[in-house]
Amino acid sequence: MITLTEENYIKAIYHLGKYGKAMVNTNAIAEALETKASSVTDMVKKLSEKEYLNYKKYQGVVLTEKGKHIAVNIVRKHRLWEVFLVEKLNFTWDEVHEVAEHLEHIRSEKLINELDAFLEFPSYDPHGDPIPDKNGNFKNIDKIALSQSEISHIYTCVGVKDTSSHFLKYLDGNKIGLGTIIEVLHKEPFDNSVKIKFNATEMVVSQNVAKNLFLKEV
Amino acid sequence: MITLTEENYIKAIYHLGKYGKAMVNTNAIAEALETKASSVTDMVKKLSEKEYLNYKKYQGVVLTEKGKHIAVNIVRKHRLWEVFLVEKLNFTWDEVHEVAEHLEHIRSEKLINELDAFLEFPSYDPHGDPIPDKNGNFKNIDKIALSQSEISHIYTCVGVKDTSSHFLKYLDGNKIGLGTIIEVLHKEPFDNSVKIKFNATEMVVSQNVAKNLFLKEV
DNA sequence: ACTAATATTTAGATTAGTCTAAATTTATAT
DNA sequence: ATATAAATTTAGACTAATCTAAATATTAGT
Repeated sequence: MITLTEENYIKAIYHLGKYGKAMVNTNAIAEALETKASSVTDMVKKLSEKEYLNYKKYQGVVLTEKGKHIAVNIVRKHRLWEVFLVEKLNFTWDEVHEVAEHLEHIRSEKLINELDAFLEFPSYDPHGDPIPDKNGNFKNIDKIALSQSEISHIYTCVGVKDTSSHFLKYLDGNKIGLGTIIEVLHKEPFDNSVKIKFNATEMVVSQNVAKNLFLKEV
Repeated sequence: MITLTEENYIKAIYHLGKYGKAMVNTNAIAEALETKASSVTDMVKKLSEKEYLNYKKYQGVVLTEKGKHIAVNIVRKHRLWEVFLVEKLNFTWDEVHEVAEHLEHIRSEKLINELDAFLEFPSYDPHGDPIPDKNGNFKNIDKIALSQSEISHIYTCVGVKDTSSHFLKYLDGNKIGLGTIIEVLHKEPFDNSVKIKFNATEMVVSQNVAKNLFLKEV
């Protein structure tokens, strides 16, 4: 049987590892869960033992399929409860998260599937994040590559296609990360490069980069 | 801050001490919570320390006003969630209890008061038990057991005494539920069984059933 | 390549809740 | 009234999750 704490670790690791980078490191998990790195080390050993993730000393962790399954299920529950709270119980978008953090751990297949039906099978939560269906499948229609963006529109960076460390280091080095707000200034037809602006910085990225960076319209 | 385990102890003590007996004894609590007497002793010391109850060695415990307040609040949450599960999510009588056991511990004033409003301030849960309002007040109608009914009178089914899934499934199977209109046709003095009629069906129920089904005169 | 800085792990302690087994108190039965 | 049974408490140990401080490994800068 999985404990509540284990669920929270798995969820945090899922969110941290969602886009790109192969391994999630100890400090990141500690920060996400507001705990200490040593506690994280203890827990990931246990989770590795239970085969929810693969752990390489000093390197980090990656969720196994088993671990990912747990994580997606929690995400599904969290987001469905958020829809319920906003649509039926008059919660505002900023009030839902804390309560949903607790509701997401209630374990009942019937409860969550009936709630899903009661809400008429929503595909997105109140923050616009996709809700996985009963089988764990996301409906991800609203993310586009930077190469498909439109000039002078504003986007949030939501992920990458290429997950190689080369590409990720490039993004890191240029201070582009998840959540970075990007405005598209110009698209050069000659070489398909794109000029963007973020955090008061302007830069030109190649077609290669533009094809591998996912955005969501804000 | 009160822990989940503490809440469960307080709730169990509340239910055990509800009718009459001044003090609730250790073994009864242990049985109710499926734990050992020694664990109960440890916990009641802690709860006494925190002033949720008064504890006299070898005698037993009584909830303080502070403890009772916690208990009533949990009962309120439990019963409101039960109404939600049955009315909105198609749960049957016997399925609600287990899930409500978990939902009752979610701590959010707004959540429970909005849920109350969403359900239109119900006074009774699906088993006919009264739901305390925001201020902890119960609305108690005078219900009688089928065994105390009078021949040829007509009643509405308003609740059950025995909430075991065995009994609830028996009722479900025979299409007897909250609100079912029942006419008492005959009471057999020999074995105290009762012949009733409802929805054009006639049937004889045992004394055991008759004692555990609550009715209200229409 | 080597040192300094940073990240991670280990060792040992702590807290909440639980348990078993032994000791103690209260209740019961002749 | 006193022995025995039943209920309760104590003592000591265990597990899960956490922490601090020290040790070790990795990364980055020169």
